[in-house]
Amino acid sequence: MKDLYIYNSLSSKKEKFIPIEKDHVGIYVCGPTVYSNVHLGNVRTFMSFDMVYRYLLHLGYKVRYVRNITDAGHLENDADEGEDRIAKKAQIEKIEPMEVVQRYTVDFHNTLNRFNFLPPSIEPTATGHIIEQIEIIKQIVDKGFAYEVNGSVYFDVLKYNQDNNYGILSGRKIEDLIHNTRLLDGQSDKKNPQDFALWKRAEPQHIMRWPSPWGIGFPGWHLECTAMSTKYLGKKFDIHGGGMDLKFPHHECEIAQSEICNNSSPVNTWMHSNMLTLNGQKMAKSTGNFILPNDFFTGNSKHLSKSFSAGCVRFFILQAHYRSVLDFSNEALLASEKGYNKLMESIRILETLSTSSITSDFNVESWKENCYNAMNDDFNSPILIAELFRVVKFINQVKDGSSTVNKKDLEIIKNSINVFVFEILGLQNVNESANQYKEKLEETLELLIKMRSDARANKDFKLSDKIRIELDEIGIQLKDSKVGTTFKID
RNA sequence: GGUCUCGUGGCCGAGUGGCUAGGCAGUGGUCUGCAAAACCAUCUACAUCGGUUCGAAUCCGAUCGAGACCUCCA
Repeated sequence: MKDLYIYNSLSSKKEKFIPIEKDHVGIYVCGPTVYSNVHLGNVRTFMSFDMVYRYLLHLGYKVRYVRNITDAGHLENDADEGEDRIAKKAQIEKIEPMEVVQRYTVDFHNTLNRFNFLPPSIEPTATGHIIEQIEIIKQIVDKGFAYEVNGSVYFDVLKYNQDNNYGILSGRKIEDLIHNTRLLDGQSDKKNPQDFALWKRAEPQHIMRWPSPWGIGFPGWHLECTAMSTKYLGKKFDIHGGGMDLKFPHHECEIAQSEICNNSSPVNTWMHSNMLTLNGQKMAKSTGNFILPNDFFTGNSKHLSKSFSAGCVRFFILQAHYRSVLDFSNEALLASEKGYNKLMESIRILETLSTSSITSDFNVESWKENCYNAMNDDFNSPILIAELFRVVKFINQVKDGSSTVNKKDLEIIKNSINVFVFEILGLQNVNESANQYKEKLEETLELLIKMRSDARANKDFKLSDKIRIELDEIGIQLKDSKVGTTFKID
């Protein structure tokens, strides 16, 4: 088995992956803010890390995968103009903040289930870790890297930068940040615009609020990930993932908080999944440029010509490398769907293949190695899929009789398909195919009913009886009535 | 404006200093009662202009174009 190499955003290069604890991997991924339905762009990020998680498990690691739920809301604007996003939504809809959180958390889980995600080991919530967050703020204040103003606490970025590198992850220079920070509306309590909030004073109308040593307020948005990752994975853990758009400032701030609190950089390998674009622009709720997972299942969207299965969408996403921008279009999805169906069809054929040949026209071992090489090279799923299509071709050749495979190789192919297609890419979706078959069965029966009624109209009772009797024999009853024929499956 | 990334054939999308990515679409063939599928063969390519090199689409520079971040964001 070759080594796994992962692209580390911190060093900007692929590095050999060596876990801190032998055979164990700790991975933290920034989860969703549950103030609205997740869109396909969100799904892409989590899917990238679902694949990473699956592959690490396949390699035999004991993985603790922590993916949080941000339910405390983030600041919408900077400084005092900020408003908690969850709280805002709640006011609009006249319901409790936690009701919003609950609704969209359920939606999030339902969506990921539909796409055949593995659940993380721990899914902590920000509101469940207020105490831990307050403790971290205390430590940072005690060490002199945070200051309190009017019931809010800010991290002193300039002081931190004297002995540390604020910008180590994002490649930013503090001078550039100082010169290029935009002028903000309203008053700010911050000493410097680059400083970020650890704790915010809650205005009277602010619904989500907790007591703290600095008064009633709520935690700053970078803090929760530091609190939860430290609690469940330790001061230093293996992999931290998230969307590219979280690199700065969110992840940069996490590093700063941990450096002060724990005297060490929190993460060995930073992984960032790239954006999904629609019409060449990043998918985002705020701009209205997005497509919801449910739109695919119904097909009701101006962006779609028809409905698509979850498996097909998953396949479409994994056909691009997680670090590349992927542009969504109906045309691209249609192309993926055909490829996906071709792959699945050949897997069905594979199950029916029997062999008595002693030779194989396909180097199965080297193919399998290529598959592993692809995954070991920074989870290169597009290359893996390309390799899968090589074996698809071979399977079809064997079926046609133009190639042969021996028993041993056939078994290896079956096992490997199981591993790579279902286990690692996670393309299997049992419920989906069951539903699909149910639909097809209904449509087929409608067709038979139509043929029978045509036969009866033509007085071809021999044919119409044959259809009714033979369907009855396989457990499907036809029931004629004045309004038409229905069926019942026993 | 600053920082960074990217620009591949009709579409999507890998990879790379010299050797077929792959999928979809197209073309020719095999097969076929018809159709489809499948198989075989095949056409489209590396933004532009310079430079380095025996050789670059791959490295360097400039130009043009696109995007991300700098404010909540996956």
